[in-house]
Amino acid sequence: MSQKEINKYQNTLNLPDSPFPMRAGLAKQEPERLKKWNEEKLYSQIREARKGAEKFILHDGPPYANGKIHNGTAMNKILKDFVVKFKTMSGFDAPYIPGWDCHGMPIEHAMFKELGKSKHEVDQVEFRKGARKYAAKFVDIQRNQFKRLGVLGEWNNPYLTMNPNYEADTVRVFGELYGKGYIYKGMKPIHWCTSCETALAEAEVEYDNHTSPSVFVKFPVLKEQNFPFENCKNPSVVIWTTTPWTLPANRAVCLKADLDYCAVELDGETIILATELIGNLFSKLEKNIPEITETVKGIELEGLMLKHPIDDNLTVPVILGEHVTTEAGTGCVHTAPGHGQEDYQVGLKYKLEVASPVNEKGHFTDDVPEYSGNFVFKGNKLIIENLREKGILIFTENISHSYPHCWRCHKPVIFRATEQWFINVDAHDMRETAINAVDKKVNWLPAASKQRILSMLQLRPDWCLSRQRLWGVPIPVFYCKKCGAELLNKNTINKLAELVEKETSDVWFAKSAEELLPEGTTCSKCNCTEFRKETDILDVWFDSGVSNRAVLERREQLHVPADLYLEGSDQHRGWFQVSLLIATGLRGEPPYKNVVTNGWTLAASGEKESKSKGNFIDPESVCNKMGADILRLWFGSVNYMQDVQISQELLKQVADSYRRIRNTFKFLLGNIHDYNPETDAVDYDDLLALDKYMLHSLEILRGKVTEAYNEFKFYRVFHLIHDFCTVELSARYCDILKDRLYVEAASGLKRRSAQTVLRKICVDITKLIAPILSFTAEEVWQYICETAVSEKDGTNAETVHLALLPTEQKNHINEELEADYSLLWSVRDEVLKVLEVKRRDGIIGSGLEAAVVLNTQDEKLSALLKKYKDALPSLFIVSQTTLDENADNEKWSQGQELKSLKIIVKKAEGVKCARCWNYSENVGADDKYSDLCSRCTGIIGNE
RNA sequence: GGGCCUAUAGCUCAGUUGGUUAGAGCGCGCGCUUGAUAAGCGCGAGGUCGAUAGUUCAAGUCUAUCUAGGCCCA
Repeated sequence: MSQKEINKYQNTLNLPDSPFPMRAGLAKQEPERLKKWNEEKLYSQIREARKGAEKFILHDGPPYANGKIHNGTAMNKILKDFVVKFKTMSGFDAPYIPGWDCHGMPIEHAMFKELGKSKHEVDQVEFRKGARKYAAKFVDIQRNQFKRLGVLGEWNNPYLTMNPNYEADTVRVFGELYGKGYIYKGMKPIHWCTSCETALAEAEVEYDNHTSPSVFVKFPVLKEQNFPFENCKNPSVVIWTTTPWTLPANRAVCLKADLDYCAVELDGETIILATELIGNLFSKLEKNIPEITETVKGIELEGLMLKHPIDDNLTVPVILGEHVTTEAGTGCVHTAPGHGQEDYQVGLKYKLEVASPVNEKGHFTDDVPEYSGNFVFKGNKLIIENLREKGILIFTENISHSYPHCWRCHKPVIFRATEQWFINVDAHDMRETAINAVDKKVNWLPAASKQRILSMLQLRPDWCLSRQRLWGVPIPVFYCKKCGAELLNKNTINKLAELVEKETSDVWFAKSAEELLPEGTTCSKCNCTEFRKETDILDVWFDSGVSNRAVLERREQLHVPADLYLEGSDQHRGWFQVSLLIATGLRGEPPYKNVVTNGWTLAASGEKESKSKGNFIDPESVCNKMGADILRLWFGSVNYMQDVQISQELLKQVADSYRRIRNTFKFLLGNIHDYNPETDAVDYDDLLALDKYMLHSLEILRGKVTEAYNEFKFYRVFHLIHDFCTVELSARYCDILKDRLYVEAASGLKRRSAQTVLRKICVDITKLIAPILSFTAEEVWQYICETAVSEKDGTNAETVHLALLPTEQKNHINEELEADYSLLWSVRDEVLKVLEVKRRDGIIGSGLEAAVVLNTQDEKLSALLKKYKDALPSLFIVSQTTLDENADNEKWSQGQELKSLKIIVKKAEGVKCARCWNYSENVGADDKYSDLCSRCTGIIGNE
């Protein structure tokens, strides 16, 4: 037979027909779709359509406006978009206002690099203008990148922390918290370059080798105290330091609670140090290690008072700290809160004085008269001499070690305490209120998040707000030029905030104090009328922490608390916490009801992505090569609450899954092209059993998918829908349905029954996947609407993103069908296995060449097979099925799982029908159609 | 060094209060189909559940330690 003859009945079949392309061409299609959405003002349309509906507010945490987006930022934005789109399609009014963090160091650095200048060589007002432009440029770049990902939001009116209104609110919040007594000025050590006379940020410090004097010093124990060691002679605690110049500022000696300390004899006196480190000291002294008779834990020495090594009028306590190690020294740490980070931290706990008798040039001040005017590194020598004279120096040598240096002048830097602004996290029970809210009023996902932020809140010190930088919101405090009194009140804040709203916070630096202050302002202490401005700016975390005021409270369409914050896990210390503290200070309530965190994107090795290792995936190039939907599907397929891995191979795999979903849509669309739900729908009661079962199955899917979305578990959504497409649809329903769809009369009940269900499946799955595959779902939606639009299934919505998700349909739940088909699928699996055996043996090729004989002694199974007797050939996609109750002489195959089932597969009886390809003994029964079976004759004859 | 998290087939995920031979899909191998065709169907091979020790009649599931990796601190 020629090819033509084989296909001579092809045009009597109802083959699938759809212009929906098999190949997506996403990289090309998506930008066109975006253009259309933009022209149609899709986001505004959604706002309009949901007006008056219940709100769902996801408040965007602002990414930093520097550089292009990476996978972390892309993932976070995409996850937020999943939520917003799901909530929107669930009927909520879910506005999404994206934000950007615009002030701060990284932009300053980039600017200095561009300008080739340093902090002291630029004019601040000019510099800030440049920084503002720089930030705006990257806001633009990132905005376009986010839009390209398919993220919908109010892109033409985002919130920027450098917007004049936002900056004015930042100033106002500072004023409000100051007025409520949360803000104070205190001392804190920071890196300080004595040559440049400036504070240095951590990023401005370089580590290099430096030679320092290493000294072991005795701190004599004061007499008449509870002392755990017996038989001591002039006992003293021994400390080790490489910065003798900080000894004048010593305010304690820090031990570790669970470390062993002992008292040993040295030159007729008793010294106390960590047992583990005795060898360290005695080897330097070139002495034998003495016998140890007594050992106590550090905790037993807590509170012991010691004599100060420099100032004879001072006594200092023994305290306990976790930072004490046995890597070097004596296990007894000289603690000068004004000259070290850890010293400062532990000092806060013990309320130690933050002494820092060193001026900006690094010279001792008059607070230490004996060294006054001397540079600290020169002071080292004088102090060592002094210690020797006092007889408390045990040992000294020079050592070379890694030491911080200024990045600009490359000179060694020091830690120096300076005046800084703080939020007192314990004022008005801020900490307790926040902790209580975290525990009782906020849902955390994953659950461990709660413990993580709680332990941070419990331990965190006061929040240092001030930075000695150029690009940020000024700390809006004035000082009386005469008496130095602070000036900040409602009037000064109001006037300043108004000016900032008009001219941005640059106004602080451009105008004089007199111009910024209300007319006639006088110092309340001394009546002076001249003031100077604070020069420090605010920590950028204060900026973003203010967003619950500057955005949530200010924008009419939003509200506080937000329903959801969704950020990376690093934000426990960052935005989650600063927002909480500020909101607690402002309102006594947390700014969010739910907090979800995402992990980090890593390379496939499980390690960090890095450009140098070449395992870096750029989201932009993924969009350009594979399409944003592939990236979206990837982030929708992994458990983002943990760290996730991304690579080209992994993306390739998700692209395979995408193709399966896409082809399923193509099949569905192709088979409903001639179906109109308004006129062709079959009533539920008249549907075929299999079709009813599929509605049941779809309803189960809908329930699970909705639940997964509500729990923010998008990877479950993906698996549910993908598996439904693969197993329920492609492998079973669609395959089985082909005979009915292609062969049966186009508008007959059997075909319309199938189409009624296929249409619903197509529409519902398109909606369910739309929050994730936003572009593809929209593409499918348009093709659905081309075949038919119906209010009944919501396809009258112009775009899928305006449609509502399918609602619960309890009447589709059918437990009887569920039970029947669950068993029927098992029977089918057994039959397919035997078919495969016959195929290997060359007995059959296509399944339609086979006839299946079934036998079972199991009553339940037997009843089921009889009940579905007529449907069995179509379920197995074979030509004939017979139930044989006593065919003992045949060679039965036993079911592997269904042991009670026996199966025989043999060559089908009769001849292959040229139209439907089923084998039948009645082919040619009608003289008019010698090559057709009676079913096909009947169908063709009626047309 | 500290706080928190993660670890089930090559990959992405399931594995109820500890209870038969650890599941699914993808990918892979082999075959079928050529009326979803740069598609579709079937069968099959893949796992000492990160390691070790323990609790228990019974551990992927509970406990401890370790290893690898991550976030935040120091």
